[in-house]
Amino acid sequence: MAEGTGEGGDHRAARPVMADVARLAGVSHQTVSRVVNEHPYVREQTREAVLAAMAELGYRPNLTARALARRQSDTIGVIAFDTTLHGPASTLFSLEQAARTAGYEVHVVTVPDPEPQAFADAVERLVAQSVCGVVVLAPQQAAVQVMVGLPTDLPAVAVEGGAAPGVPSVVVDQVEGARQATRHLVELGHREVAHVRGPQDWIEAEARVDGWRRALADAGLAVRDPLPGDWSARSGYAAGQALRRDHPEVTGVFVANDHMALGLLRALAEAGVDVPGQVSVVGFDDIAEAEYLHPPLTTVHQDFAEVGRRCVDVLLARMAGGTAPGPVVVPTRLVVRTSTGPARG
Amino acid sequence: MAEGTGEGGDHRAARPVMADVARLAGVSHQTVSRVVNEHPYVREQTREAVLAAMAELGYRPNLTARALARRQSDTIGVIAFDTTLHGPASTLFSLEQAARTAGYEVHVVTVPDPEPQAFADAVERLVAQSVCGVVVLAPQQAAVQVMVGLPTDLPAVAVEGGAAPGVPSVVVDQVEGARQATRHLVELGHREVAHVRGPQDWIEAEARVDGWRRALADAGLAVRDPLPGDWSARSGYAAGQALRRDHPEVTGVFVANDHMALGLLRALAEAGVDVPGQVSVVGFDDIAEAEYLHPPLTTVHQDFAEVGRRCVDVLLARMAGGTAPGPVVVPTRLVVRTSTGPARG
DNA sequence: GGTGGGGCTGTGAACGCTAACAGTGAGCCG
DNA sequence: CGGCTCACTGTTAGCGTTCACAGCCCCACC
Repeated sequence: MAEGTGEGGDHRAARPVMADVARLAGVSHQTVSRVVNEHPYVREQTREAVLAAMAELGYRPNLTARALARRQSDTIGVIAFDTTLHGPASTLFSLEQAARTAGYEVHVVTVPDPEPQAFADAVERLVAQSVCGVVVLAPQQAAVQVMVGLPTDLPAVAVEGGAAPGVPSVVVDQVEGARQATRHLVELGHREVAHVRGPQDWIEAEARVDGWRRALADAGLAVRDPLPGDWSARSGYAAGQALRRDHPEVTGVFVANDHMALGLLRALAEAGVDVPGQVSVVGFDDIAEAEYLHPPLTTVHQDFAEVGRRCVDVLLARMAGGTAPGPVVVPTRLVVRTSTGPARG
Repeated sequence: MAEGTGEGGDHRAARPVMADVARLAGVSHQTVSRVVNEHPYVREQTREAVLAAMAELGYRPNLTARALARRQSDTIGVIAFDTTLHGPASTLFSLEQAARTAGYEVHVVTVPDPEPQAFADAVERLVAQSVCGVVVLAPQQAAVQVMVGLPTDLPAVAVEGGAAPGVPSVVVDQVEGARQATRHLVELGHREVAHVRGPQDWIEAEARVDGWRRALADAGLAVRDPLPGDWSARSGYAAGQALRRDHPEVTGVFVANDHMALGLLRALAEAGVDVPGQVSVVGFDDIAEAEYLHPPLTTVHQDFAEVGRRCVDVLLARMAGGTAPGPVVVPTRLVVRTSTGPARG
């Protein structure tokens, strides 16, 4: 009876649903569901009939209906701040790929201002979408408060930010990276090593300051106040000018990211300062352009692709009921190019 | 019979649903729905009672259920290629903000390889999510084929790519931008103007080649073969070396993006070529760092934020049933800095 | 040859919402 | 004063899945 009825209209532009497949295969919709979800207890012969029917109709399950019935979608929510920045953009990119490979969709919500309220709204929106987990890709202090306020039954993972109690995290080892960079300068003989830091409420900026301080302390060197910066080349340029004007004794600079280093390099060049002859410069990030700056920039490489992948790993483990392991730490790697050289004297 | 049963447990950690609000407010769930959706024909007094009940329970509508009932979610799907690149990242960022302001969520699917099949899969996944519209943010030729194969009832808009028949598009005026850049060089007296192009199958790369050609033709100058590039600083560096080696007569170079220009600048510096003294260089994109390159780069500014916003505008108009207007063209703006100067002679 | 238990399948009822339709009063007109 | 409209509200039936619960059949077992 399946042949003539039902589709009588002949104008089937609409997507076929489970019931259509069931009718064609001569089984119940539930059996189709079982085949789709790879439940055991489906006879091989039946399975093939259903598969054939699905193929013939071009059936694709309606994920919305599935999400409603399951009360959960196979979607990972991501709360991010500025996805234009190198780190977040790269992380997000690899995270999305890893998530898809694991069978999940990714839903990104960007937060224009790093205010707790804005983050809370973002969480609400993701929850309303029935996401099965959340990745908070917001590197500010403000984001940490949100993590603790997260629904406890919602698996979450913090990235590139501070770890909230009970929330697993994936981070690049900022402190160690900053130490590597600073130690490199110290080992080249630099005694006056300045730092151009990132914005105040960024956790990573703080960690890099910390690593720089520790490396100097380890070497018994004086720690000066870091110069302010906001990640932009412009602020690095300003820092470079300030450095020449106010701290001519400095021969080594650890800059908290490559873009600022780029600006600083420019300011030094304008001031007629030779790099690395008079001043050595180390950056952080290892952006693709670092190798082609003037001079090629010594910097600390961050493996954002790895961060994105580990994120998904951790979240999936959490969703499977695993307890939060200690923070997953992705190591950094110092890439020595020619913006650093031995201190004169 | 509804009062005693059901919630007896007292342990309501679960999210309240429409029926809970209805019960508390003493109305039917449908009235709650009307209030949520701002239908007319709800008495002000009733409205307030419902609103109060919603606030008390902390009710938030389940978007999945809504999507299922409406057979459409308030979600815009975005198919993108490499969201790490400056253009796509910036566009995506502003697009997301604009979409949220308009009450829409954004669902991004990145496509690792620019193959038609991969694009088609991405479309399938978005359709399975019942997205209400699709933005194709893929600048390759391969993406165009996908546009034509899109379900006709699914509003779509192409960005930064080629326009498929019937699909509205938002584009930056690449040809005009390239002309501005090239004309600028010509007006400075350069007669031998080279071009470092972007990858072969990128529509924008082709358009920039085109603009460069036209400007040269307009000026009655010879058109040489463009040098190959892949957007990366590395390829720009290689192009710079090739230029010195094979085309020493060239005094003006229009490079298809700023990152390649950065590499090219580096190659010229290494070869002892003064910019702009001996060679003038113009880039494209106006990345934040352009102003701080060595020397500050003359380039063509693209307003990606505007592109993202217009995208949402066009898609919303399309969803409202509007016909596709001609392509929305966002103008470029030449930003003259110091990497360009008068030709000697 | 009843009985029990797997393998396999079907039936209803959710999931939380919207759409369509059917009321219900009040006000107005002829 | 019957009937009409208009403002407002409730009832019912989906949307396309999954879940819980039966069933059925067949084979092994006593």
